Amino acid sequence: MNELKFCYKYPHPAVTADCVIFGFDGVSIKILLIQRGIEPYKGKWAFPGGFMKIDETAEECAKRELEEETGLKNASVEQFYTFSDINRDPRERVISIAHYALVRLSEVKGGDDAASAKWYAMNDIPSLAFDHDRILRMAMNRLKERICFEPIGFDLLPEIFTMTELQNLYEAILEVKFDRRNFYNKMLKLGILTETEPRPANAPRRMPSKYRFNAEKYSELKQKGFRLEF
Amino acid sequence: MNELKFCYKYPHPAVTADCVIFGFDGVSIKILLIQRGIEPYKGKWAFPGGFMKIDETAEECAKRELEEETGLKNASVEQFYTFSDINRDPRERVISIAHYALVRLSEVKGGDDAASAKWYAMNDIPSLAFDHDRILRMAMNRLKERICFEPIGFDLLPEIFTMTELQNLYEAILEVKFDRRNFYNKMLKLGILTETEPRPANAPRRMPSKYRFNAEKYSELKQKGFRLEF
DNA sequence: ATTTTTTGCGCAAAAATCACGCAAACAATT
DNA sequence: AATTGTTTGCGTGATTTTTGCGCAAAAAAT
Repeated sequence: MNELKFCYKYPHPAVTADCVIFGFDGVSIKILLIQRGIEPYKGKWAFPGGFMKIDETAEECAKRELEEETGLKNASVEQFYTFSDINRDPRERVISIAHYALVRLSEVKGGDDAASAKWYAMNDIPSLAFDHDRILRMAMNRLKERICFEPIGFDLLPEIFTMTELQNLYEAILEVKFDRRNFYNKMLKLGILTETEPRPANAPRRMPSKYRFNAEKYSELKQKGFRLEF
Repeated sequence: MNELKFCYKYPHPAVTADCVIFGFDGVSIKILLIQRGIEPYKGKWAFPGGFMKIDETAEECAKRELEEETGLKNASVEQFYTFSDINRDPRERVISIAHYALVRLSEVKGGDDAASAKWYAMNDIPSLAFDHDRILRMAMNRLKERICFEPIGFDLLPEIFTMTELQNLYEAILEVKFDRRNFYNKMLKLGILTETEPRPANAPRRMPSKYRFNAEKYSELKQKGFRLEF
């Protein structure tokens, strides 16, 4: 047992892929964490992730581990940084290729595989294993940068949403406040939203218009060389 | 000899750090390449870089290899992507943590260690080893993104430069043309440039004003939460 | 000697941004 | 039932920013 049968002329680090999964409940940004069942850091919370197999890419590894540990399938993960500090892991030298993904809370069915997977609000994150607090800070910064220039926010909302929900999301991520009317106009002027229905003329005013993200329009506009610049 | 003395329970990939080094000669963006002296890809051009030691971080490795192979010291390298395709390297599974840096051409003394290091203009890049053409494309994209929001361009120019030189740099990187007067005004209005001398009133007009990047002003402004948005 | 290029200064039209007002519909409270 | 506060859509005027171009002097090129 415990044979050491993979041998090299020079020392090799182990490589893991970890996933910072963002969600949004209408009020605050949430993070999907799993509780570690084994040492080291047993009982502590950490990002889904694990060791990369020798015949998979980092992205494939991230997706596989994510599904194994949380039941979340087909998330569109994106690499954002590789952490290579010497003593990240007490067991051996481990470098971690960190990814992030934005998912709809509704798509993550609790239970099943993910007995110990749990959503935490950004302002209520427990103590994390390894250097995962540093990874989280970096992921959050990347999210803030990214959402200003790519319409990734829509991945966090239901398919159909109101302008106020969209504004709440932007305000939660960027930690700022926008004027409601200006946000409304700015968003519509971008031309990447479609009103779900022309809204009946006699509808009560209080019932807000609903929109969906128009991916075709966006890729059109992008090709013509326009930038979001939020 | 050739003992395989580092053994693990599971297979481990090898890890390298590679460096895409950008320069600017006043007209076009240049890349520093080295010619490979050994197989695989012997004779082909590649980025400086090499295998990570077990007691150094990726960034340390990138800097060390850069100095060893090109003589370039103390470059401020920044990681931008980790390449993990299965068959990147015919020898064994190798993942590469790619970095980039911006340096002044004048700071790279040819010769010495770097017998086979050479600058190539962006539009005249030879066939590259491994997947380095893909790495180059990605680095260039990252540079384009980055220079719009961080004043990194100044690392490519001499300490003291004219507005026209700065404009040429931006145009070379972003592959666009700016109106000279608008560029001039926009840059000055940012408040991150210092005129080297108040410019004598009777100076000939044709002699352009010279500027330097004011790092203090920039970090001041940045703290107050302003963005470049070029 | 003539033409072309480069630099600095600056303005006016067009566009974008910003800070609000207002009324109707609804919910919660008294 | 009346009052109060909230949410939604529509709009508007003031300010700021962007953009496109003119001009003259000095230097370089022809």
